[in-house]
Amino acid sequence: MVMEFLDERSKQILYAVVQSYISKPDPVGSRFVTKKYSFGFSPATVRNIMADLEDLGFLSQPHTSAGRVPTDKGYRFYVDSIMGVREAGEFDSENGDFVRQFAKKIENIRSDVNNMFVEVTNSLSMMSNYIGVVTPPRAEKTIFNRIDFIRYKEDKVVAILLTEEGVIKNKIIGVDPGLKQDDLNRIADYLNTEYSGQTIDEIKNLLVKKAYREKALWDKLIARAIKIYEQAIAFTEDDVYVSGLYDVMNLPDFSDISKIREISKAIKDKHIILKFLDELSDSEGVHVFIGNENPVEEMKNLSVVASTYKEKERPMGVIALIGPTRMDYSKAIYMVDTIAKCISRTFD
Amino acid sequence: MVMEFLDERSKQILYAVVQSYISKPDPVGSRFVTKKYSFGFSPATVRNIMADLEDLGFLSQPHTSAGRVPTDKGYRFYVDSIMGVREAGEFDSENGDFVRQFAKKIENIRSDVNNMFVEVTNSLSMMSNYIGVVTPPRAEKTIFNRIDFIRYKEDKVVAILLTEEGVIKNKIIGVDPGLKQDDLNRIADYLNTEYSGQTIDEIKNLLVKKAYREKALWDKLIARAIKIYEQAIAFTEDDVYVSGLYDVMNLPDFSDISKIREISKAIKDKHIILKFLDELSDSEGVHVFIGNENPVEEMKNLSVVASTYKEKERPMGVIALIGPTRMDYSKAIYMVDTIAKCISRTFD
DNA sequence: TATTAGCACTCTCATCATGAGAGTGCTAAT
DNA sequence: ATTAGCACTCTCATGATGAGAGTGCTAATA
Repeated sequence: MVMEFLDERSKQILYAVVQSYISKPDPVGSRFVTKKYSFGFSPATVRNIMADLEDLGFLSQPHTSAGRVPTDKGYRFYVDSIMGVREAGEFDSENGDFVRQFAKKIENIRSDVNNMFVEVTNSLSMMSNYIGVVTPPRAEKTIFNRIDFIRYKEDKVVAILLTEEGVIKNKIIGVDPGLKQDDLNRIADYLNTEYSGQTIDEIKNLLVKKAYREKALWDKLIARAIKIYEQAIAFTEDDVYVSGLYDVMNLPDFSDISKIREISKAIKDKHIILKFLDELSDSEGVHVFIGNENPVEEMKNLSVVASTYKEKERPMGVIALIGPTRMDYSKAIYMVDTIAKCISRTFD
Repeated sequence: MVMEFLDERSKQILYAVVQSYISKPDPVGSRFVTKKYSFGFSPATVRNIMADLEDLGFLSQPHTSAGRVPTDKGYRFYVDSIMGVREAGEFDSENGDFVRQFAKKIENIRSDVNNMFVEVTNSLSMMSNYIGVVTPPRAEKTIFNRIDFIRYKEDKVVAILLTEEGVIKNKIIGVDPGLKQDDLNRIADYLNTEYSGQTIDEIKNLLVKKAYREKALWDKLIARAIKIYEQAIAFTEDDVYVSGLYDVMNLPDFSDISKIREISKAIKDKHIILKFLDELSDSEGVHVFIGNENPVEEMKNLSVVASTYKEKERPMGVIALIGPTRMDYSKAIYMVDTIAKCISRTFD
């Protein structure tokens, strides 16, 4: 962000190297740059500039007589200060009418939110050739629509929680066998009429507060409601949708077995990804983590481009792409951003 | 099954080769066999026998001066006629009190069936180092416990289907906006009182039959019930639980990148696996598919060991292990079999 | 003074030859 | 019927060689 101190020429060269390396992961040499991008310089001049860029830490050499390769810092500068984000028109001409197609697709499966996320994740990875990740709306942040309890066997009840977004959660909870279906209905009615429209988390707080404030009114109903509600919303799951490991294996970056192991390990424990992405879900806009900038140890050799999608201005979840540091950032940012907005729109 | 014509010595040698190759994927030579397993033969004799086994198609040589490697046919004979299935005691001493541990584990999460399948799949792959696969009970075969409809937005209804096994399915379906909650309740009541205890599929047939037979009685309620029920049970999902790709990558068999691609491709399209395993779910016992015996093209280089689990004698779903043809069949069969029985037991 | 041509130098990579090692198949002896 | 002996084959690790690509430095140039 700060390092605006590169002169125009250096930027051009850095741009050329990054672009070239992104499109093909071979170290790029001075001669190649002069030929492919016809700036007015000779290879010798480019060599000098490259040497400077290397001193600054933007480029590095795999070995003495190889071309240059961007470093994480180089990508960072490229992303911040050189690269233009792709425009819709430009992108669509490469990819067909991408945005419209996509919008249509999710419109069709809008009604089944789960399924929608699966589809989005698949589309993401297929269109980008990177790994697509989508986190569904965090339960706590979604808006309560209604809850229902259905008796199931003697001492068990199925709690069905509906959110305004159309996410359906269900869970079998154990209850006092004395609790009749009538009681359950009363508890459900109580919750549904009093609290519809609040977020799941708010309701929890309100319930607890109410219990304290109105100790006098404290009756069995509310006590039971709190207890059962807390059980019902304690969804254990850390569900994240991840897709595209197979596609990513076809990238030359992962032609090495150890690289594949690495990336598999990174996405194996979904709760690690979830935790990482969850922290983003409070902030807006597109986030880019390049290689070692990445907070997750397992991803120090990968890059992540992520954006939050929202419902009525409140961030709900995250959609992201994971790929090699040699990522087409421009495209990735465009895709993640566009799709996030697309999803936000369907939620409104 | 048929080829019982090998003499004892040949069997011993084949056994030795397979065992040795399973424990370490190096072609096994005549000298090695005589040293490791002290039968009374000299290497030369073993060589002769091996040559015979090769003529019969049980062994093959990677190249002239290498040792022998079992063929698919060799494994098949080994599995059918030579190998003993591991005994509980024997296995447990290697793996701690495996069965008991496992039984305990699934008992704990019994109430949440989905979660249980996730856990089972993970345990399978972790304990075996192969890929664990579990198919949940096929919706059509499960026993209907009850269905409920909850109004959601103007023209949408959430159908909640409970099965006797504790599987909960939900789906948002579109309905005639004129349908009141009262109507929905009546439909639900009708289905719940009339059809509880039948399988999902049977109910569908019964409903249709009823509609035909009692044309006179044909009323709006039944018509609606059929329509809405059919929508509700049309669960699109092909959900299969798969786990262990990462673990399997540490096997020497998959040290080659193309092998990994292959296996990834095989398990990428879950509906392929599902379709394949589904066909097994009508039959009982443990099934073993070795390499090219495999009906799925993508798995011609892999082996599959599968068994069905049952509820009250009716096969419900399949649990399986996918690994290299050089699989520890004895262990795999034992594991799959035991776990399937374990699950069957908890369902009763 | 900034750029560039020229050139020696470095490093990789593919190719080839070499030889040790492992294992075989065959023949002749037991 | 089995086995010892031996020539033979194939792989694999090692090292040498040379082409190719790209650099850094120096001296010439605009």
